[in-house]
Amino acid sequence: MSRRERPAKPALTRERIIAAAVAIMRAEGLQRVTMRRLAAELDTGPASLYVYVANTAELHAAVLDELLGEVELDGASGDWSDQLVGVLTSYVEVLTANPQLARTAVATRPSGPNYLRLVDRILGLLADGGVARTRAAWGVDLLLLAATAHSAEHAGADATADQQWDTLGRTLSTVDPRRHPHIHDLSDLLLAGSHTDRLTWSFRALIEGLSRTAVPGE
Amino acid sequence: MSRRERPAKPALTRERIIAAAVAIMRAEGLQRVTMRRLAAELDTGPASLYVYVANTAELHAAVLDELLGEVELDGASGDWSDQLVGVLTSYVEVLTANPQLARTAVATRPSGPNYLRLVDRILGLLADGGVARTRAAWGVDLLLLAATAHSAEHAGADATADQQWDTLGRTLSTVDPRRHPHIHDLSDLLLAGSHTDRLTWSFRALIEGLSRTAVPGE
DNA sequence: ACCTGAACACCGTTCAAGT
DNA sequence: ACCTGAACACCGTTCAAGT
Repeated sequence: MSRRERPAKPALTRERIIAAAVAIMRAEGLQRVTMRRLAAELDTGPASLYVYVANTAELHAAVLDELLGEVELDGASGDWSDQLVGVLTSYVEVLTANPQLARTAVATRPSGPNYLRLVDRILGLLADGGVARTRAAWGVDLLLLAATAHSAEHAGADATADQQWDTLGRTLSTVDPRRHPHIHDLSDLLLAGSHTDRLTWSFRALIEGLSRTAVPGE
Repeated sequence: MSRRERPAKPALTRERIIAAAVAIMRAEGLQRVTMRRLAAELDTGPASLYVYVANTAELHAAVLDELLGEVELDGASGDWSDQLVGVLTSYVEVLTANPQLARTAVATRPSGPNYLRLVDRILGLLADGGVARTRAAWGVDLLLLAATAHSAEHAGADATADQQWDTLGRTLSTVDPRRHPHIHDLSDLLLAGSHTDRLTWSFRALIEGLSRTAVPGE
């Protein structure tokens, strides 16, 4: 009787754990993806999770890779550099949709399947553009680093982020011209422009720079 | 009598709180700089700190700005771009000495006095190099973003970081050539080179790119 | 205004014991 | 091998009450 009315809990698997983690992240944010919260969701105790997941950092890394599956690798048209900007922009969009995730992306060095897929695509586009192999190899790191950091900074139209931006804006525009002459001089430009424009510009500048800059011993 | 033998506790001030926080960070790492640990150090209860500090994030931001005072702004010789690389390298050195601090630097948007001093110096060097005002204004953000992210990634000769690097190395060199042809093709180059060489190359590429890339509406 | 004790609502991780 | 309960050693933040 109880066999039908309360069916056996499905077995714990790494897959099920990570799926539950992703669900919690989407519903409540990464800060709620804790061992204890997750265990409660899976109707077990936190200790049980340690059979499948080494620690919280590894769990978050797995969630991150899962999300990276959403990055659009072939969405943009145009030449190789337009397409590259498109891929990077998609990456940033995926990350900024989940502020805290972007922050763990900076701390963690991902190596999951979706991350590899992304790296391979970027390398392919750099090859299309005729970027020297050595420059491309180092450049992919720099591009992803910058994209990730951008996401982490703009992470969130959340309240704290906006507030910090405002604070910085006020600080910059009222800066002592004697102590900080250059900031004073450029105060109107420092925070100018939309997110999107600045992001695109950053990517263009990075691509330009990494194409032209020789790697030592090249 | 007891007035001399057990002197009154010095009054709580923001300055004293932050000094204690820096001391704990140097001795035990930022992860120990918690409200409770700090309160214990100052011989009071955690609630008392909230008179001077809004929350843990603000506390960590204050610690960060304090550390930025150690960045060497005039250490390097050479032309403006060599000096700029020098400033950025010094910034990275300060941050990587305290792994977790670099990670909070990505999350937080600093606006303390030492941060302003750093921004002003970088803007000055870009002006020396004749970089267009608009490009310099956006470029300083990009440079600091990349430098911070680099620090956060290489944050630590700590065990986890090294392990992640090794994992990534193994993953990259054994990648399926059919699924990830470009990674396979470049696997020997992707992780090649020393930290320092890669960091310097990144800064050179960034400087090159931001000097040459027009800001929209420029 | 500043400081405090106490409480609320949580954490990660380990480990001996069970199945 | 997998799962669990219970424990250890912590967290941030709030709030009523005191000085």
